[in-house]
Amino acid sequence: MKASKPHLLIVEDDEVIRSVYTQYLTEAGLSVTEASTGAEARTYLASEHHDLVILDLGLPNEDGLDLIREIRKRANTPIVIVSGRSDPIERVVGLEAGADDFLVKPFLNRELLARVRAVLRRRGWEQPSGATANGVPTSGVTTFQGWRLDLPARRLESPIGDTVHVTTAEFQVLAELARRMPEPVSRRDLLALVHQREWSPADRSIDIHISNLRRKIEVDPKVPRIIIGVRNVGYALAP
Amino acid sequence: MKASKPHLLIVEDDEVIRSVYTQYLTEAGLSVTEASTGAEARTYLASEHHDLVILDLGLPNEDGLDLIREIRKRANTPIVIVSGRSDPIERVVGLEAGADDFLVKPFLNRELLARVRAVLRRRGWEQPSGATANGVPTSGVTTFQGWRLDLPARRLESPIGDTVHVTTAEFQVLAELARRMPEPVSRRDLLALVHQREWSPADRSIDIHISNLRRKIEVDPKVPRIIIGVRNVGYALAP
DNA sequence: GCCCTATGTGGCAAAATGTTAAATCTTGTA
DNA sequence: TACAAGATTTAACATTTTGCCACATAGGGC
Repeated sequence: MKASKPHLLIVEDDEVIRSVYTQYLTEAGLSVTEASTGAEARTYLASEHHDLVILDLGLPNEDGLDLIREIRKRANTPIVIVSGRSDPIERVVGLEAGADDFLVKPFLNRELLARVRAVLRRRGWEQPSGATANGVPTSGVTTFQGWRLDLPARRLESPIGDTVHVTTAEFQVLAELARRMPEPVSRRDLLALVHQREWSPADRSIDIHISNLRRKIEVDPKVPRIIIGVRNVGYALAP
Repeated sequence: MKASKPHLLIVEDDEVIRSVYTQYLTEAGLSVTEASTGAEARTYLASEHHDLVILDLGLPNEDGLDLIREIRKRANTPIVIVSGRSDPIERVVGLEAGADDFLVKPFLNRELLARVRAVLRRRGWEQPSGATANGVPTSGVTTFQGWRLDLPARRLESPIGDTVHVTTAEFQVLAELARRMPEPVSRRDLLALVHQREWSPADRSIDIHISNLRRKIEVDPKVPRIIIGVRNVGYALAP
């Protein structure tokens, strides 16, 4: 199963509110980065990956909608807006700008968590516990180009039904690429997944795993069509 | 981008409200099936595919949460709940049961539509506007002078059908020229696309890419007929 | 025609990526 | 503990892509 936690970016200028969110969500098993201004948020957005962004629309000296568009321009990161104003039109505008959900303050921490989880669920994150009592692991299997990646069973199945053996590291790399498909994933993120270690520009181990994976799943490893290298960024799974 | 319309199932016992939803969403370009009871909903769920279900929690003789779990058991169809009660706990329970969003009546039709679209967007349905992922427009195939530029596949095809290999930077330059055809595009704009770096008048890298592109696609690179240089402005693609 | 600027292009050098092979580490087992 | 098999990392080298310099050519104003 997935080893690491979903990583959130919280953009909220009020320090008290921000720390309340952070504490509650951290206790719920999520990892959090905090930003208090639009500028700070941009710095984090440029330097690390986030599985979801919680954004306060009422930042001082900042148009929250612009920030949404910037996030969408870079990647398809899910966004949950929180706002102090209860104007329905503002909600429509926020959602149409690309947000995934919109909460009006005040709200229960539980509702924030429930809505964040609902969005993450759609992005391939397992429900932490209990709630998926209906036992159908539809969210545990991803497919790409006819291949089936069975997360719970840790199995990779080819388009013709054969089970292809992959090592642990290879599987984790592939699973992360699949989860974020079609966005590219940085070598740094991929390495952090397979081994708790810092990444240096000279570290080629991810490239080796990619190379080995390609030999196993690409029709012609010389012309990769499934695992695409993105220069200066990392690797992506073609949709 | 998918071709046909998203198909919705609306489960709502109040006939007036139901027809209001149906009319509004149909006019917005969605196709709709209506169900007034849980039993009717089950029939439709068993016999046709839905891209999203709008479910009223307050059905008579029916526990809406059970219906949610049944839907989740069959498939991973997105669910948007609407409810007359404004109890926050009910929202949390609904979302944790597997719903993707939760609206409390009364609400604007526009907000329902915006939330439905936000969920569909996550499921891969394109918004009307030309969203971009990775800086390259995700929609469509452009053609110029017999050449085919396949944006999603990142492929360039010659008039006789051969695939011509182009590098990432070359492809992005060509894609932008194609998008703005036949208007000329400045070097500054083009450079901003391939690499977020400032442009100085001495920067010739765009010229190099143009030169390399011409060698690949022009009949006679000495007399360019496809990529036209516009003095003091930039480059344009001939229509 | 002359001069200044803009553009076209060949030729490296630097940086990033793909790949092979050897070294190192892990894990299961006797 | 020692061994063997497999997994992972390191090292080294090949290849691709990109940036930049230098020089040639062309345009336009005087």
